[in-house]
Amino acid sequence: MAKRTATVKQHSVPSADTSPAKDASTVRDVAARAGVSASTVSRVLGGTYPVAASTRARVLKAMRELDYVVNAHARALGGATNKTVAFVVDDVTGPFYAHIARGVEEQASAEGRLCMLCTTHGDPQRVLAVVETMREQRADAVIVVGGAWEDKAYQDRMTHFAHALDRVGSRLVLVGRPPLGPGVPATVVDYDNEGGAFAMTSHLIASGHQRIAYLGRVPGLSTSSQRISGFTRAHELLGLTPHPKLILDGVYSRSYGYQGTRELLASGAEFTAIFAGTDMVAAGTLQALREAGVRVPDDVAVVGYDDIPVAMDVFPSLTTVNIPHEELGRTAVRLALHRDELPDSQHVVLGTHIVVRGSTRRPGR
Amino acid sequence: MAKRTATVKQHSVPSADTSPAKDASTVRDVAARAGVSASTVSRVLGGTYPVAASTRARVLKAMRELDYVVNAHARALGGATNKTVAFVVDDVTGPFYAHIARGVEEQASAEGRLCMLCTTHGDPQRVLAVVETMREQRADAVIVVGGAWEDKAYQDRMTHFAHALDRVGSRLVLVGRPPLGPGVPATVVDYDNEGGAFAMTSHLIASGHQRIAYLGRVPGLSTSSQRISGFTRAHELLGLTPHPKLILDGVYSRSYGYQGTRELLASGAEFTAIFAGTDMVAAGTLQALREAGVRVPDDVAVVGYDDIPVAMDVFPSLTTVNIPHEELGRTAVRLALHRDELPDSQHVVLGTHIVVRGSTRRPGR
DNA sequence: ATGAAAGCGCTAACAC
DNA sequence: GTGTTAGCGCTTTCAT
Repeated sequence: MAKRTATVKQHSVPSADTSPAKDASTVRDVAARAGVSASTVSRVLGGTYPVAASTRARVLKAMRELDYVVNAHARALGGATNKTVAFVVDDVTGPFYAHIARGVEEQASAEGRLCMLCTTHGDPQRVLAVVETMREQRADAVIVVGGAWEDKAYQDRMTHFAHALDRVGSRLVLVGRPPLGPGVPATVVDYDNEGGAFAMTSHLIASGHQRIAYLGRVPGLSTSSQRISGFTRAHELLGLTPHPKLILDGVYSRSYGYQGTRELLASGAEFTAIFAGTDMVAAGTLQALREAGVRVPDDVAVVGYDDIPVAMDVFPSLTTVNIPHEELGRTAVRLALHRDELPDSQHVVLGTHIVVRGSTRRPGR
Repeated sequence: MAKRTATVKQHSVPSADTSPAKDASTVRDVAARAGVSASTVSRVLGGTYPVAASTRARVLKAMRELDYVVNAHARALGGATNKTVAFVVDDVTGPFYAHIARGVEEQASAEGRLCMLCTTHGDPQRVLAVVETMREQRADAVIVVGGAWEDKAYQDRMTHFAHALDRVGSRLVLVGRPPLGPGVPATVVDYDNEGGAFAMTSHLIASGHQRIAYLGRVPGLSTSSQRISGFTRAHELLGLTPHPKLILDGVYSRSYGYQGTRELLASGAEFTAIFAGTDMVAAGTLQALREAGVRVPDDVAVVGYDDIPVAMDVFPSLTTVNIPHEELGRTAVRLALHRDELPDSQHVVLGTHIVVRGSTRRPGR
């Protein structure tokens, strides 16, 4: 097994050629080889301390020759932080999450942090496990993404997490979720769900649509409630009322979009536009409409929410609400790491805007 | 404000109420509270050592009361490994990578490992930085994904990385890349690029296509060469020769697919099918064909490679080659972590198969 | 079954 | 400038 004895370093005999005797060199090895003390090596490493040029050169040389790299754990043990941010999602596979992940990763590396990826598959049990693990890791920030259930149990659990993380010096960041309340040590980076839905609905109404179906309301899910709220407000502002029978409950998935649309068509309800809860839902909707011989946008207009890449790939390309995914991720990291400098911006809401493509027609039909 | 007072531990005075005096409790705190020694706490923690039931109970209770969590770094410092695998990609945003990432993450957590996400944006400079960082972190495995450039410089660099990682006990894993050669300490998990392209091309030929354009060859990229190789072999097996002018160089992107297809159409070359280098390329191709009024699959058949979700969302849905993304990720982790038990399976090739959808017609037109 | 003591690799006070 | 001395929080002999 790997044994090393400071100055007199003897290598273990490689018993077999397989399973190499792992044994990275340490500051002491470098020190010995350069004929200096460990502290000096450490100073060269840190760079933040005066060291004679000649000494530094010798140390650097020794490091190179020994192929030395610091042990991040030993370093983290002394200092406070692990220089790590954790990113917690249901599923990396979703484009929505993936784009936020990119923002997180970019900002993290820009800030000299590593990024840990954790998935929960929507299992509350696993969220708990992930948070505990991140506490062990002393991550600088734990970023949790995605809509939240609007029940007390959820609130309580997250509040507990926020405090637990705070106790070890980590910051909880909620992305795309509502705040937990005053006094809870958490950063919230949200986007304007309500405004996006309002703008989109207004666009549809302005284009002459009066009977708009909303496909994929998810009762109790924060993002869904907010979107419905904007949808409703846009109607009311113009003296209209969304028809209750045209608001269909479902989930955010392509298959629901397909199925729900078929049911909507079968129900014989009258409508000239479909507001899908997400772009994925809209993708299913488009397929169902095509199979039913309904033309988009001539017979029915379709819009989505999220502006993920698939919106460009479907036919016709999808009018949708853009969410600044990467900006959300970047902001989350930035605010969490600089919370001491930015104590007043621990709850921000980024803007959304509609993107008009082929699945709707311009106003004035 | 988390306050804890060990036996004689005095706390720094919390100067202001802001920026809380981070101070997680340690084994010693727990030990003191439970009236035992630190070693005993450690034994309870590890679970792998006999401890009197009553003692264990007291310790557990103390841990709960103090909201204790081990410090992963301190633990990693003593032991050998960090219980972490690193996943290195160009860009998380690509569905291809995202699905492999899911496999990696799943297997990693199944094996009790954390997953670090690192992106390189295709910058070799950053790959180097990432590898160094992972060496510092003492990651169990460093998984690098994506096609490789077939030049000596690349080979040498990766070989160097393999050895450097090996020296600190980490395993380099190449996913979707060719092996580096015998004696290099690396695990390779590849998929059958050549076979998939062969099968797909055979399918097209069997459907009556004789002039098939290949759109998006990337000279020097391993995956591309392999696909071209299968494409060619399928032709030759039937006594055909792919027309050189129908093989177009490009890159793996949607925009290239669009642009390349327009150029192909403008060139006046004759063809009845397009084999796109990837599904993303195919998405661009379909758009260009639609704009040009070319019907798919009636006028021209289109096929892709990868079987990412977009293949289902385009119209018509795309016939493509399935790659076992998640299985690649899972296998990468599994082989890397168990390389001592599985010394003979450090180079595996997973199978691919074609998936026929609407963008081609069944054989026998 | 439990405690005492010795590190793991590194950094940070203190000396000189 | 550079060396010496203490730990950081945990695990792990070695005693008892």
